[in-house]
Amino acid sequence: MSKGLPKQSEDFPGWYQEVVKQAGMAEHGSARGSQVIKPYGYALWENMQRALDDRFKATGHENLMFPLLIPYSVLAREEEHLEGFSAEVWTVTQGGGKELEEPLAIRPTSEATIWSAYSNWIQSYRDLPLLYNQWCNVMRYELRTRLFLRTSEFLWQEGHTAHATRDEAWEEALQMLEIYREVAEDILCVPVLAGRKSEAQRFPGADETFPIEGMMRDKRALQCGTSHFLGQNFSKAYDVKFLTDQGEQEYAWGTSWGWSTRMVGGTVMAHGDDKGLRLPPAVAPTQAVIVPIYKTDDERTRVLEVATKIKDGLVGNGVRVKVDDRDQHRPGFKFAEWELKGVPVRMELGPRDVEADHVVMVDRVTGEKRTVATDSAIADMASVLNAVQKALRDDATAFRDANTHEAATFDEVREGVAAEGGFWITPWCGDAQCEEKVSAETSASIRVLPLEREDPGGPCLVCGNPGTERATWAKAY
RNA sequence: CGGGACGUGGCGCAGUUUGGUUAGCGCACUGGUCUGGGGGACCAGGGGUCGCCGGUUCAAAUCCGGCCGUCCCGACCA
Repeated sequence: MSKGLPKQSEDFPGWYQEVVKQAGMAEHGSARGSQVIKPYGYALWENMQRALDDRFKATGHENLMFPLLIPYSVLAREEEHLEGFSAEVWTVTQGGGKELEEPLAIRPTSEATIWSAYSNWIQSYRDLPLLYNQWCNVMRYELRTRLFLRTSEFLWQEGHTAHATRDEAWEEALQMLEIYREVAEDILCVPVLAGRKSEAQRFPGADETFPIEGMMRDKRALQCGTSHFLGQNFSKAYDVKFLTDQGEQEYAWGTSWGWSTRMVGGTVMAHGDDKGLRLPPAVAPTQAVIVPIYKTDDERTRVLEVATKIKDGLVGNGVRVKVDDRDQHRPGFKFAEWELKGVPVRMELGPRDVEADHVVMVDRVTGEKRTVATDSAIADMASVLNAVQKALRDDATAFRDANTHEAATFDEVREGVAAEGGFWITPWCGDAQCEEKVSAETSASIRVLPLEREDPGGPCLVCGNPGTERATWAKAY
């Protein structure tokens, strides 16, 4: 653990890299672009994973596992899909030291293998819907990598569903988008815009892509999760037909949806400050830490005894809590370290506190320090954690709102994006050429369009033709 | 993949321009004493062959070539 972080305002990328490293979340693997997720980062991932998985199960989905390797010819069957991914695909050409007859692609995503299996699994409308999900690793060849945000290999969840009707598939895609929104906002405290992608930004092979987009503390956007309505594109490419109750052959309707370890980085960047991480209590690996303070051995014994009692009480209430009884560090050092690691609540317990039967409680989000009776420190911890959760969400929401602007003209967006960053909402005609022009000149892209088209209230910012969309532009990760 | 910077104990760096004895420093680490309510002090220790490969030379961390990797900006992307 080294001392000090670059200031966010002076060097945000440097701050991010350092905080991820110093907090013990991840580091680079020995192959280019790979990453080692360390226990503290992995614990955060497990907690968000659980929040998602519980919701998937509650909505009737089952987990399964498909192979990492996909025969190249299988991947190539959906043209648009292959075209979209070809630059990112890793291919295995040898096995056992010999050239393979057919190269194997390492999955960049699994639509291809899964739909080729679905063609065997689906015969009748009675076989539908298929509501499956897998937690797995995928690989994409990447030229520029950053821990969590973009690495060659990453962990994610990919849901793949097949339905008998268009409407049902459409509803499924939106339902999963809503689950992502809920986990992002309620669990991770990251306010997001949920909506549609423009055609240019759509997933290769999808008819419609629905993202949730959050704002990071450098005012850039991060796509936090995506749900796709696949129409019949994959069922046609992989020949997934079923017999309807009318006795007719029809192609199945599909969705797919994913959320990745990228969101660990998103949580870091959406909430962190110059002291380090600020983790949402709902997913923080450690929700509360007790720092004992003592001079003599006798004091140490007495303080640790009470600290352990408080810990046991909290554990009994389901709180993830630690007593930091390391003797090689002094309290001040521990305070700074737990702040760096973003633990939501810290309790300081010294001889004077033990004497008075109270603890000093410090909130990582507001920095507020107060003295609390030992009993209520245990009994009220759940509501304290809820309050921290809310404070973090309110803070992130206020930040996002303060950096979201309406604009009418190209000039406003160009200057706004360059000078201030953040989200810029404008009327847009829906034409890809106008979109491309803005992106080329500002390096901002359309992050999201409203789910239901809204009156943009003016002409397109580029061509001046009637606006048909309210587009939100931003620089993105 | 294009432009820029860089690679020296676990981490951060100096030394490289003007090759030359046992490669230094801070932090971290180990043992000890004093300490302990916001990143402690002192004493004594252990650890590197200078990203990798090759070349030039009496001699290479230092010069030359190739490769690998990292960071920043850009294009592409979860």
